[in-house]
Amino acid sequence: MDERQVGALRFQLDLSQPIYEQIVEQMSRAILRGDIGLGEKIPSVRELAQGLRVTPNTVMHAYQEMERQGLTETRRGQGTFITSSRQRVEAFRQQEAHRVVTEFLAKMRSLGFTEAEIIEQLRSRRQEEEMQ
Amino acid sequence: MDERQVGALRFQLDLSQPIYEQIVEQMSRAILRGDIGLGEKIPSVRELAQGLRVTPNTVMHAYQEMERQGLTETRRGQGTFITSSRQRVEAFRQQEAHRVVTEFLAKMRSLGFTEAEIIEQLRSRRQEEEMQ
DNA sequence: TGAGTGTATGATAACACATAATACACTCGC
DNA sequence: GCGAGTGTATTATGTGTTATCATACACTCA
Repeated sequence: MDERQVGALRFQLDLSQPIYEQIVEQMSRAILRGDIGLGEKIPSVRELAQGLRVTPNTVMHAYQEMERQGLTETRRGQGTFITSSRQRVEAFRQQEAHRVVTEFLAKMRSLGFTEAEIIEQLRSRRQEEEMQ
Repeated sequence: MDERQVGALRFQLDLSQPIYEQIVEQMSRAILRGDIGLGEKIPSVRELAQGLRVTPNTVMHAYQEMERQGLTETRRGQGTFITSSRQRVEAFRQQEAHRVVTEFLAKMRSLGFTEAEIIEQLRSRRQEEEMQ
């Protein structure tokens, strides 16, 4: 759980997953939570790389992935910015939800659970967690 | 979608994922569905390797993983067998379900969905699919 | 004993990921 | 225009995972 702060952003990196994917995921979350406002500039490739003690190439990889998903816009010579389109962010959120739900349903079905049982699993899980 | 039949088992292998993981997953599913009975012998390492046109090492990797999960028992010189304990199979199913649900909830929460919204997503998805 | 099992090892290759170093192109304020 | 700060590209190197190929060993059973 190596935790590092860069500007207003906090990152937790580990070795369980590619670093560039962790950057994308945690940055996306920050955008969805509103920790970074629409149209705001995010740290430069070199700045974030230094802050995370990681190669600029790795940050670049993450930034290109975010742009591909429509979350950011890069302006050569100026920097990388969160998209100023609220619709794009919402589209991303819906698209991700769709993907996650599809994956989840496929896995649960292959384990032999019916729709009703799947929802029941979720309900009982919620109760378990409320116990604590 | 390279589909291959080995004895009573059907496998679909692709390059999107490690082969040994695909073998574990599809064999597990076959056990859960009851396509292979408890205590039954499964193809030998070499036999399955030949059937799937894959290296024996790869099949070995898959078989060792299944044994680690308590799904199979291997008897040196005799072969690999599905566990004859119904409880072990059920334990595996529950454990997998727990893991899948946990992962799913974490992802959906990180996308900013509440419990109610998550269940709503599942319901609306079911309706979408019934349309077809 | 021999055929069929699981198991182990070493060499090789391909690929993804990350690092390091360097260079180029663009933008903006001075 | 210059220089600092941007994104971007390239090359080389290293590491780990996955898979292949070949070979060998250990065990079981008819």
